Amino acid sequence: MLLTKQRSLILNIVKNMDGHLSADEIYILARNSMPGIALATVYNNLNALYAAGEIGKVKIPDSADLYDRSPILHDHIICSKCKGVKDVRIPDFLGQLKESIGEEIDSYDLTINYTCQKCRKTSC
Amino acid sequence: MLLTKQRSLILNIVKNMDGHLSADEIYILARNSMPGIALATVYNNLNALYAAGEIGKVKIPDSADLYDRSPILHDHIICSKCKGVKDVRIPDFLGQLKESIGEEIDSYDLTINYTCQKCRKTSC
DNA sequence: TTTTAGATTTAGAATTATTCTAAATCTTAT
DNA sequence: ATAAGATTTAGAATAATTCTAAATCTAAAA
Repeated sequence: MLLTKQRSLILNIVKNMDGHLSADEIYILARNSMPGIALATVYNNLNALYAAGEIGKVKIPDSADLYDRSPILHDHIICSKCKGVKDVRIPDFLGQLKESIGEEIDSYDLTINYTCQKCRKTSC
Repeated sequence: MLLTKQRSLILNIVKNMDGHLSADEIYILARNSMPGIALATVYNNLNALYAAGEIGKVKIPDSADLYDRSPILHDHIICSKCKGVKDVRIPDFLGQLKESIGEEIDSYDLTINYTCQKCRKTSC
């Protein structure tokens, strides 16, 4: 995998962002440093970096995928009102799944819907 | 909620299908009995029946939603090769989630990726 | 240093699932 | 019979992502 200037810019953005951003949001940030960059390049590189295990990716039902600075397996809770995403770690979740299903599991996609503290109080 | 002939046809198809079908597949079946039915009507009714708790819906990442004859909460494993979906029941999964996260959870979306027995043998 | 093969980038078109729109039609209760 | 509201229809619109093909870049070989 070549480390082009587009790719290293995108890696840099993802590694330094806090929270979780979509390809489109990363594209907007990338254009600040490199105005001519194409959206397709952002997608290409996010895919390549994810495939190479450099970054994480979160599938949000009915919404754009989000990218995560950490490639380490963990889970996500998303607020149904404000759509804010938080990382959560469920101890040995994969082990629990395998045990209760009795099949060898490759991977899983999980998003947990809740209402965050702020939204519960202020009704956003 | 009115029970129109379109709606009862669609309910009937879903309740009698085995396995899981997409809106488009249900549309094709519906046209056998009612050739003029619109795809939008199939979507409208699947949404209405799901909202009314009559049927289930499964979100498949990067693919069309599937509908499920049962509205009762359960989980799904999907074969990465043949894309076949099977129901699984993980005992008190919601309880486990709540406990390990320490938040009140509204709902969750989970799909588990595996390779089914057939595909493991025959490489499909 | 030139060549070359392969990887990457770009712009824009294409794809796919689903929702939206607005007009027509149907239902149910009056 | 009528009116209000729900549903249906066809087709346009939307949104996220991938695809295409040509141009450009990179790294390594000659």
